Amino acid sequence: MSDEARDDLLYTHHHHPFHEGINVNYSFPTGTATAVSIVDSSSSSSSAQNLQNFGLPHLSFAEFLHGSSGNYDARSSAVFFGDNQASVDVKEIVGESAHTPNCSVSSSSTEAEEDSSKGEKDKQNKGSEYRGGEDSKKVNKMLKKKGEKKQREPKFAFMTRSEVDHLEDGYRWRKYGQKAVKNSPYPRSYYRCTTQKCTVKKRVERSFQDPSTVITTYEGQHNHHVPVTVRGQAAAAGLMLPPDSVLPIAPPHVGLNPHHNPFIHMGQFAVGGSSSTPPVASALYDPTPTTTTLPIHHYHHHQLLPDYGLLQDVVPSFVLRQEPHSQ
DNA sequence: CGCGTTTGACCAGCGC
DNA sequence: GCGCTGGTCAAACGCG
Repeated sequence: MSDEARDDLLYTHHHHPFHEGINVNYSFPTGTATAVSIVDSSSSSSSAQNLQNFGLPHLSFAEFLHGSSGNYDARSSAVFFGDNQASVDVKEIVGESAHTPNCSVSSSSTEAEEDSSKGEKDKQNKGSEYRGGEDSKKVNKMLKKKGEKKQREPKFAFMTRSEVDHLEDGYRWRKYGQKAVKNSPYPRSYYRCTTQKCTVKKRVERSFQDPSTVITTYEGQHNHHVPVTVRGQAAAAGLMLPPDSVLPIAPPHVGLNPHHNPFIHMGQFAVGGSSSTPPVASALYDPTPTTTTLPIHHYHHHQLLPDYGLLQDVVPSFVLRQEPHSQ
């Protein structure tokens, strides 16, 4: 599906992804988080189990994020952000690079792959440019053609209620583009991880249906630790955390793996402006009080954010079915 | 000076 | 083939 067609889907249909995924709602002091995990069907059973684990009442929100319940796969990790209102929708996309599903892939999934593969071409050809690499020029960009379809990077999208567009996640990002989005008054911003040889990208845009909501889509996996010692926001964010929280806590891999994110590890979520703007202390989410969890089947439509537009852009067809209501 | 942002231009893919 | 749209590039610029 073309981007346009995708947008048409986004904005004209009322497809509700929550009908197809497993939903987990979390209530915590400042709001509610709704997570939707969309996983490869070939591993659906284990992932379902993992999500079930997340639904256990004894798990804190941070633990939910941490995915510390044993067999939870790194690909199924989620990063949450929040502000004082802390309402987060999460949709996770597992790409074929991590797992090649046997099941049929919907058009939306296929197109998401094409989109990212297009980006991959640039990654390979141009990735070194802005980081001071050789002088590969525009011509080079043209060399890669359609035949070289690259594996799709894992995509991961979530929605956050926030006044700030660009949410701090501990990594350093360089903005490389901004585009007006069809049917939306709000532009979409494109960021790349500034770490050398890290190809992770993310897109950030504000929901036009709910301007208080920011939609963030990550693509790819970090191949490095959270740059906690670099100047800028990471270092500044580190100042807000207890000393031990800024230590790298896991090997580099997954860009969105909360294991690797000190903010998440601490259950804190920094919401900042641009990458050059230190996060605001008041925007931190304090997880310590009465973080509670709800059963996995228990979700409230009124808590859901109205716009799943961008999310659909990365929706694969291989999804888990929602747990049946038991009450 | 290094790094990040801005922004117009360019390209690919798609539908018509 | 043309137009539209999303995604990316890269020069110019800003900031600390």
